[in-house]
Amino acid sequence: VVTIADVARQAGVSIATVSRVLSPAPDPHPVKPATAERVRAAARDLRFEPSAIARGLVARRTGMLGLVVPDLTDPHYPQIASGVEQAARSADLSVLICNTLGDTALLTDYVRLLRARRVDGMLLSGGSSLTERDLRLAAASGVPLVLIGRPAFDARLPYVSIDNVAAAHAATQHLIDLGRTCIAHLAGPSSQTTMLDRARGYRTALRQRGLMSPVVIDTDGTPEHAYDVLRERLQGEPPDAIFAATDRLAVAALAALHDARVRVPRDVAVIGFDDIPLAALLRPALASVAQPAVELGRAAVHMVVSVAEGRVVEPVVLTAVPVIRASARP
Amino acid sequence: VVTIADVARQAGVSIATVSRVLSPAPDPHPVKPATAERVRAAARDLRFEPSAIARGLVARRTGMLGLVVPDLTDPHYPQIASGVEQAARSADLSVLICNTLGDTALLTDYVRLLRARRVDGMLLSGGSSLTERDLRLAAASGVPLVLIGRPAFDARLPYVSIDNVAAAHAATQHLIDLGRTCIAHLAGPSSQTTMLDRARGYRTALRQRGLMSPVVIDTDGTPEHAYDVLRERLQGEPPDAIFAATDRLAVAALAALHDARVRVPRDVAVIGFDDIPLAALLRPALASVAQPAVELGRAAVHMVVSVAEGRVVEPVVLTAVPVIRASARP
DNA sequence: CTGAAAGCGCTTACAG
DNA sequence: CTGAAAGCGCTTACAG
Repeated sequence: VVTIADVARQAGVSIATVSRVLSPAPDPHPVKPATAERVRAAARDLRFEPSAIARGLVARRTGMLGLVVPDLTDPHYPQIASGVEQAARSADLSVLICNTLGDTALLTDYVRLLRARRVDGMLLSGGSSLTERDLRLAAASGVPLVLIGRPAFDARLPYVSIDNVAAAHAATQHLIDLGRTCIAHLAGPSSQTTMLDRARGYRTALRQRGLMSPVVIDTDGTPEHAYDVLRERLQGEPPDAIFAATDRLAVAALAALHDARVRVPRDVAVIGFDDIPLAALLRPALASVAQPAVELGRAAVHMVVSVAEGRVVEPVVLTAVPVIRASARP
Repeated sequence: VVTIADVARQAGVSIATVSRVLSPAPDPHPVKPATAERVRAAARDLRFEPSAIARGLVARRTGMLGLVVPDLTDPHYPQIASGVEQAARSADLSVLICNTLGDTALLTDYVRLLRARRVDGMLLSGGSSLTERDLRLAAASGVPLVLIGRPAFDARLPYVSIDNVAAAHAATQHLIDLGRTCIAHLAGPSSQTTMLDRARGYRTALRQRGLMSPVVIDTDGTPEHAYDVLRERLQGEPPDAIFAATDRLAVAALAALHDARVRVPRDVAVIGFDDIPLAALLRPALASVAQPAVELGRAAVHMVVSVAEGRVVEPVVLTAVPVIRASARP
């Protein structure tokens, strides 16, 4: 590959001059226009592309961010990743993707890796399923860290999240407003704060109403498990509404209800969470709480950049709103 | 951050010795065990992590791969990304993700970026929607390049793909075997070879049968458009089977059929392509052609590494098989 | 077995 | 305005 020395030679100048012409320094160093033009011509000629890694070495910043996701095939994370990627691009940052597959050992490896690669920051999504030890380890790496989704512990880590309690409350409230009297919550694993928050919002909404007692159906978060649990449950008296903690669970619920010959929304209204791209295409179309994925990504990127610059940042909490579709209409 | 010099100082040796102890050279340089131990202790003490970027500078390889995807929120690409990431990790490579959103200008930017970052290779997925010019541009960057999915042109670029023609043929054949006599193809945009290949497999299967004439329903690839087109179509006499070029189109088809009060699979059998994670959870469960995403990723990574090492590689074509579920059962 | 030195490809004071 | 030189953090011949 062609280096700055090649360009310097061809333009008949020193490498310092080449650097000055080609590098957009904040305080632009004066260069004679004619010289600059010669340099630019040579660079163009040689198809010279300055090495970002050599630059990174001297600048002590790489312009790279590490994004840790548990599972890219869970439709929620591509939404996040998409938002992060978009925000990163407009901030001239690149995103290194790390798929932990829920494996703590992999997380450890990735944290080490990102540290070795000297990324400017680390974005940890799905962090609510991690143990406190995992989070401490990630934080102890010294790499600027921002969590996407509320942390499980008060680890004093900056995070960006939606208000899961409020959003779950709103979703449940909608079912109440529909006149439903037995509203169940299809819950995700209680090891995740996100899921606990959603369950809490659900409970709070019911309590304020004072009429019905909460019916929480626990799952491990996978649609398969949710389907089985729900099928079992539907042997008895079904609820007349279900608030699912994620759309994956909601889709499983729609399947279970369908297979049990229970009609949605007539017999049971259903609302999910995440508003995955396919939600609107399901039949009945799935009502769901939409997370502002792009906003989350943007906020996370800005925050981690701030942290990297040594500033103290406050957590950011965005609001998520229910999108009502056929599955939760009168 | 702590550097090799810090470790050397603390261990009372030169940085060369530290490097020899800590760097897994293929031809291990002899170091006195006691010295090595001192170095290791110092490194541990200081929590030293060698800079991958400094290493990269001297090794002239970064251990990074660029993965270009058109759209992460299309469920197909996370499957690919997942496979690539997994394969990359076992090869000790990191993946830089680039989301082009179907924008050629962004592609150009990303190619430049990946070149500047001196990635060891570039994986281009969704390339069948690119113009010949786009591909040439990417190839001309000089970065080792492998396409995921068959290229639109004979650009002599290595690629890994499934056999779309054969897979589409198999899917169509299944519908024929079901005894369906009017099988339509819900096609993706003809600007993508992938889509053309699937249409071709469909046509071939019908032709071999000799009975029915092909019915191709064109779409721009988005489920929204597919839904509209199909609703329109369903005003008239519906086909009795639909082979959709992607699962997103198939999901749109299920919705359109549902809304037109056409029953699946009784009146119309449906089979899609990609086997997205949610396919099995739809009702009726969506039959679909499953792509070996992990294998595709693995093959792509191995190939691009070979290319980077200067070897000539042959294209790899994997087979994809239909997974039959309720939507395409008798 | 160990170290001094050159070099990977850049940027940026420091002189001129 | 331009260049020689130091330095970013490593690895690796080259001497000893």
